[in-house]
Amino acid sequence: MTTAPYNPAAIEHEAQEYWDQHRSFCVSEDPDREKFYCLSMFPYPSGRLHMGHVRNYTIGDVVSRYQRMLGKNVMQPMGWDAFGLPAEGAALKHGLPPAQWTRENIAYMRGQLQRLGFGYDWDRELATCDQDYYRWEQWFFARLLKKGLAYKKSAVVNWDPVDQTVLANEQVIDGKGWRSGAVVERREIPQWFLRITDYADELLAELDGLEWPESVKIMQRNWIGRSEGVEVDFGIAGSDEVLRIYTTRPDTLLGVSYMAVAAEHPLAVAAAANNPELQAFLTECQQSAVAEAVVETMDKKGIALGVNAVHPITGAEVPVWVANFVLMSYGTGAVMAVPAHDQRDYEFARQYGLAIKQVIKPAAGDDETQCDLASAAFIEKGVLVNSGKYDGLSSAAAFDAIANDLESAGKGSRRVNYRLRDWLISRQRYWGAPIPVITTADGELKSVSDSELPVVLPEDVQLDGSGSPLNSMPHFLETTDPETGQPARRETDTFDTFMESSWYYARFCSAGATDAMLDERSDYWLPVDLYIGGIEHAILHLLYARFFHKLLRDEGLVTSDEPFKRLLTQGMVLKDGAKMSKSLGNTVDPEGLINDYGADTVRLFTMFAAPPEQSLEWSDEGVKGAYRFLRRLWDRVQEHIEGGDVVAQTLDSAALDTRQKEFRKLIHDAIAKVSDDIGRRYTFNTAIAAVMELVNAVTRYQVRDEVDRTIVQEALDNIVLMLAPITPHICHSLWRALGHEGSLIDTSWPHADESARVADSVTLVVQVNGKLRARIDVPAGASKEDAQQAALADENVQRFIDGKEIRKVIVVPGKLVNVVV
RNA sequence: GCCCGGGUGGCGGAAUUUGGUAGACGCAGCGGACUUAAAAUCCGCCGAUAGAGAUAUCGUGCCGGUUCAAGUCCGGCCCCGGGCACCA
Repeated sequence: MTTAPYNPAAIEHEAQEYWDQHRSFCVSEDPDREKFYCLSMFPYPSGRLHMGHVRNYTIGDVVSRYQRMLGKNVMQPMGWDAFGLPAEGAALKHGLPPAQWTRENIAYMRGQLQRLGFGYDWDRELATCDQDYYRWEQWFFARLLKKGLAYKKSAVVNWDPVDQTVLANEQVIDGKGWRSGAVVERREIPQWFLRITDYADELLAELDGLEWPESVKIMQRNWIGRSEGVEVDFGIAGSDEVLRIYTTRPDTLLGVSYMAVAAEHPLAVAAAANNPELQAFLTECQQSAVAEAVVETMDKKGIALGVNAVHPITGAEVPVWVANFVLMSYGTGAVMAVPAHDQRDYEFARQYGLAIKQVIKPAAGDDETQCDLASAAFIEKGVLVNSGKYDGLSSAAAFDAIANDLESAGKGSRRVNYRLRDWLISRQRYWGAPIPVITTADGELKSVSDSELPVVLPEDVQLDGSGSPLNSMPHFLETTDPETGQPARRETDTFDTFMESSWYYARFCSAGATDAMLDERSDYWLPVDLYIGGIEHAILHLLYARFFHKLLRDEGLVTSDEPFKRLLTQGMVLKDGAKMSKSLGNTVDPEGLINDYGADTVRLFTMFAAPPEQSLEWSDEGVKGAYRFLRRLWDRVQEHIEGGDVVAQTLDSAALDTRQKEFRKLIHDAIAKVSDDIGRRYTFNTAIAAVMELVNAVTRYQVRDEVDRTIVQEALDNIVLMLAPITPHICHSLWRALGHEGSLIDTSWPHADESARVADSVTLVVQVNGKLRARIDVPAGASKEDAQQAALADENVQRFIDGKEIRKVIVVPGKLVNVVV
């Protein structure tokens, strides 16, 4: 038995050694036990863990260990999102190949995770830059290509002429490349896409069944952006061509006073052929920035094409304009303009002196003052006017009437449109998974056959900062077409790294499978029961992964529809009110804290400082407080065991005195609360607060006899069990110290003894006119009448009701009495 | 502009489910015990105002409402954080 002071370094090492030797976290499929797959978003191996990682992974570990104590078969894996841009930057800076830099970082960060004591099944570890991983992504891509779900087409992208690569929108700052500083060009380059839009409806519909934060679901709904409208064919005067537009407001069709098309629209391009002024305008539009925030503030500009469109219903002619606000990539790249009922059309019409014709008025009963076309468009729905036979119809009725008429006249059809675009998955980057395609001598694209996979990314490279080195590596580039034996050339683009992170959760389940991407083991574990990660992935990663899961399902590789049943998005870690970041210089290094206080203190503080979904304000003093608490707990246990072994005895609850019963009630109330907080609410901060209260109660409790010692033992045993998921190392040690033979990791979560929670008497709050005036103790089962009587008898209550008429008395049994006078 | 969150002590935060004791727990601070001293530890105080105290009045961003009772529900505003951003 030890009386040593709390020494985190020693006990943490010992506990980790124990779990390691007993392979405590290595799991396999067991159909007889309920499974629980707990996953935290895997990290990019940037070099060192930051506090955001610690928070994320502690949450996952707490839930995993708790679920394990409930008897579930818990799988918690860890891996590395290892491809990506930063490795190329670091490689340039340090003169190391990206592969080497990445693998060294992985080794270091793995050690950091291990020191934090996370219960990962390291046998399942994977890095996305491993051939064994990305070969299956290549294999799967070939299936998608065959199905037409992957395709190549030209797309306008941000091109950095110095770095010779495509840039993501986020990498373009003030129109310049983030690294080269060169003015970014808009270039049309052939790119690879996945047809995520084919799944738009399903991605939207299945959000409803997910146990995700409502805010994330809303963000995804908005991103997918489904709208119901009508495609309408306008005629072109003096031609038999048509101008097809998309509108969500066919009820305003009779208010059209001009048309607007995108700069890339064929009609604009044709009209510009012999019109230099128009040509100049189109060029200007095409060169203007793609950055979104700029677009909003941009002036609405346009120029008339000198072409008229013919209205499908009235036959009237309206001018066609090209306008810089019309997007070629949405709808048909052309819109009908109804200035009276669309604010953007209104502003454009005002600027260029185009007609504004009202066709909607506020419905009867609505506020008519909101419709003032002298100052703004009236964009609400209402009742049709100036629309011939449609006059008097509501907007909704007119939608149907006009859509029906257009359909039967062959001049339009109902159509659903999405804001969502197909996913551009190719990058002109070196450090990524090669896209497994070859181009044959006669220009045909062929996917690399399964037997030739993987297409291995050469790792022994020195980067010089000018584009992908793959372009200058003949042994990579040059290949032969296996069908013809003719020379062929490899695709040098690599996959967007979001591809790898879209299916890693599934591969963890089939870890090590050598002859399949996924095997039947994945069906046992999937879907992920709880997925934990940052809110910044609310759209991209979480939408791509959902999409990929459906692709896997449709290929027969998984049977579920959705990958992540429940999602917990953890908040940011802040210091001095700002997000911790290198650029602000306000970071806290987890490793230093582990050295100073131990992993348990770091884990405890991050769980205690705030509920997981909220941002967490870092406090060095708070960390010390967490450390003090653990030391206090350690001391309580030492004091207790110095009193010698507790003679095992069953407590005869009838023989306990009031003080003992009240203390036992505290123990079992705490168990009930902590179980609910960790298991259902995920409010670890309040769970810890409840345990702290119980420790304080142990401190105050005077031990007078062996019965008291038995109760204190019960309290300490339960405190250790309840803290085990959060601070597993100290608990591992204390569990032994408290005299238990087995190891804590294999011990079950405690059950609250309901009989111990029944109180003999309860304290009622007494209010007079809703104001607190007294507290009274009444027997637990007291009737309403008795409670009322006792309340009215109270001295202070008497003062407030004296001389007044009692109008009503409300009694909430076990809680309060309110006297209304 | 549109869509989400959120405003509670000096600070982080609690008050869950179904409206029922506002400020749990911790940090910081103050006072005391122990100590030659410091650290550590232990005990006490800790929203504002008045009072020696018991206690009273006010108090959860602002204004109004519902209710015996509102941090919690309803209506209107203000401020902060995040997301989307010409989507026809």
